[in-house]
Amino acid sequence: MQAYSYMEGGQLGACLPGFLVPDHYAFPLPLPLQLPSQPNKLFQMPFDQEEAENHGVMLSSDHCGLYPLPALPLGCSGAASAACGGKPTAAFMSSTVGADEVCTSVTKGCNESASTWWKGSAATMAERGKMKVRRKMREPRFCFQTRSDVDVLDDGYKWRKYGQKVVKNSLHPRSYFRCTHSNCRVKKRVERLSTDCRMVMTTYEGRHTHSPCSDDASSGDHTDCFSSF
DNA sequence: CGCGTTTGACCTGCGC
DNA sequence: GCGCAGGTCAAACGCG
Repeated sequence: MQAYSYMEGGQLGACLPGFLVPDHYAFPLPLPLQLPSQPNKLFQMPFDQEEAENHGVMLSSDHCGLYPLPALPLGCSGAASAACGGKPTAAFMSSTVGADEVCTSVTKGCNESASTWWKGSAATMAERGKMKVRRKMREPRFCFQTRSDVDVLDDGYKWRKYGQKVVKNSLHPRSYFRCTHSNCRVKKRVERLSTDCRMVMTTYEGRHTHSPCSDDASSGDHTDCFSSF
């Protein structure tokens, strides 16, 4: 495990205390975020942990997105390795912990309902028969909590809602969004925590194949921040 | 009319 | 095998 954040030019770097991601995990950071408390201020890496807390943003290492997902495509490892300056990175899977074991412990720690988050994800009707195959080709995920009155944060991308579901043990429904950009299959889930209705947990799944600018010119110039995605 | 949201139905995997 | 729960689809609907 290693602390990562964005470096200039969209590179991942090991400079954010408390923001733990595995060495090989090239998560699709949707940042910069537009802070609900300061709509005109973009929240960009590298984060200042204290500032983040002041704005009610919590990057939670308790959440599965900040942990590696087992059996990620090998490309993820390579991408992250390159992002780290090409240095060799430690293999995430220890020899004593199997992929499934990691998955179970992580997802349960994140959210009980997340244990089957991948079911059917990104699968078309035709693809569903290949679910067991797809199961091992999980998209990288990244999730965080934000204290906000609004459910959907403006992250510079354009999203289309495709579903909403009431989840067990939660007072608030979970919303499902998909990136509207063609050939971009990034999805995100948004739900309020039942333990604290002011907290919104956003989970991104997959990697954008485009910059946010191409979707929404009004979001400002974020090209540099997303160049690696 | 086009695009986005809503919502009930459906599918799938997991646990018992 | 069955029921449950999460995730997705798609028709209906609303809005600009």
